[in-house]
Amino acid sequence: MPRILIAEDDAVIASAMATHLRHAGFDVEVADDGDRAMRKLRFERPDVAVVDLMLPGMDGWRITEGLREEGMRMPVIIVSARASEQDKVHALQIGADDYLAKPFGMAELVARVQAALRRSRTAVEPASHADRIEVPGLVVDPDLHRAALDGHDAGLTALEFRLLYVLAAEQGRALTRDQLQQRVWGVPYRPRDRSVDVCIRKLREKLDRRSLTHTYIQTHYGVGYRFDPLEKTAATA
Amino acid sequence: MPRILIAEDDAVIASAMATHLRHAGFDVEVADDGDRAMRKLRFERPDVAVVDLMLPGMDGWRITEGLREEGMRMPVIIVSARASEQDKVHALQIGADDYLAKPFGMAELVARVQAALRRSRTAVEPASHADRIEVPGLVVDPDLHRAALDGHDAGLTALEFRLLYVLAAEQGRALTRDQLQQRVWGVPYRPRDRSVDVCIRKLREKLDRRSLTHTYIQTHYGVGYRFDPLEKTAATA
DNA sequence: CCACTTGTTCACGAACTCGTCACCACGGCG
DNA sequence: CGCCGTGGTGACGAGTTCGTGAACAAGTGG
Repeated sequence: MPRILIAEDDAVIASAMATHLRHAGFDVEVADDGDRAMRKLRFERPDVAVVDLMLPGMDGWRITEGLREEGMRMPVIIVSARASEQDKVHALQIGADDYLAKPFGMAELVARVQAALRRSRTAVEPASHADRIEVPGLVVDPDLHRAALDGHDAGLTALEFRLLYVLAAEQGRALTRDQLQQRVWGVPYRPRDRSVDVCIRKLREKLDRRSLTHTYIQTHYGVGYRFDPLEKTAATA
Repeated sequence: MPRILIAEDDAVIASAMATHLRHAGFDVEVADDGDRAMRKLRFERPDVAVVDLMLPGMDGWRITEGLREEGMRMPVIIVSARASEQDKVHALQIGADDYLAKPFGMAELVARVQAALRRSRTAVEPASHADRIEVPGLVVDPDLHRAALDGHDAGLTALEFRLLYVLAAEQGRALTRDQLQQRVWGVPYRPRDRSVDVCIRKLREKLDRRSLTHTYIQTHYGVGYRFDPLEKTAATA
């Protein structure tokens, strides 16, 4: 069931959009200000974003730009009372995928959401998240929200699990602290913040230290962290 | 230069669209009836199709449906005098990517074409593995932030990696110290600064010295350095 | 109200990176 | 052959980044 985030502060319009989209078979969430919307976008990674331009907090322009700058590529559909060609052109140029001027029909909204989804669907198909991640000695199951080490629960907290999942989903690739903070905490990285490090340490205590055979989280000095299952050498204490 | 086919029978509108799209840097062709348009679409496979609904011969509906049935996935943007929600919804459902009701501004058309193109482009490249560099015995992967020598990690630092990547990206060409300092350190070269030399030396320790078969970094006396994989001769210690 | 869990912040030490310098080797040139 | 400028090498040290333990804050359930 594709997930959609609606960023819209007008409660009447928001609920109308939500209702129609749910009826069309989408899993819909609503955020009524820009900052909350941005947080949810970063954190939950919906399949489509429907964004009003005029929002309290971060406005629709900055949300769109921010998403693209942070490398998120989900379709963004702008809805707005502003109907000038200038606004449309600018929105499309900074990375929006579609622009609907109010008032618009709900059927059109649904059709445009479906069209946007169809496009991104054919795009991501090959690497569609196969959800469950299995490597020697470790199973990460986002469905059950559990990680099992050598067959039995590793006892991770919610935060630790998310961090592990984000890392494991990009197996082999080094992620910077900023990327991790964005995806796990949903907020930008502040210099000298050690939260990521501490959470990594907890993870290592529960995985690397407890596993007899493997070490999973590697440090890239000056870069960040990387998920990469390596066999422990005899030298390891 | 991306190619666009316009299917439009109104000569005035067609030439206006063509002019503006050409001005935006596209290679544009116009077909003034549906059958001709379909033939060109099949044969020339443009990157984007801009299609009027009302056309002599095959109409826009059937063109859109036909394209999708035949497995062609290029973006289709419908332009039409019909502005009813029903028409929009139907067009999007049968596979159109966007719908512009006449009259529309040329700037908006251009922006929507560009947006459609951007989408289909990012679709092909899942944003990774775009610029991996491979030469005999060495793989430089900017995505993973790692360089692998004969299959296993070379253990480069962040700076060393950047330097290697800049050099390797311009394979065979000699780069001056100034160019390297600019692109790796981001600051201009100061006379008698040996940073580049020292970093080069570290790279050679980790690549040339460790590889049994190749030497990668060559010196141009009085000029700078050059990335060029050469087989080691028997004479080399 | 307290015990307990979870997550953040802080401080300190260890590991590491990277620039500088001194010194040496080598190439180009008269 | 001898000079000078360029480039290679090893050592040192300042500054940064990381790992870790512990204190602190927030949330939960009894």
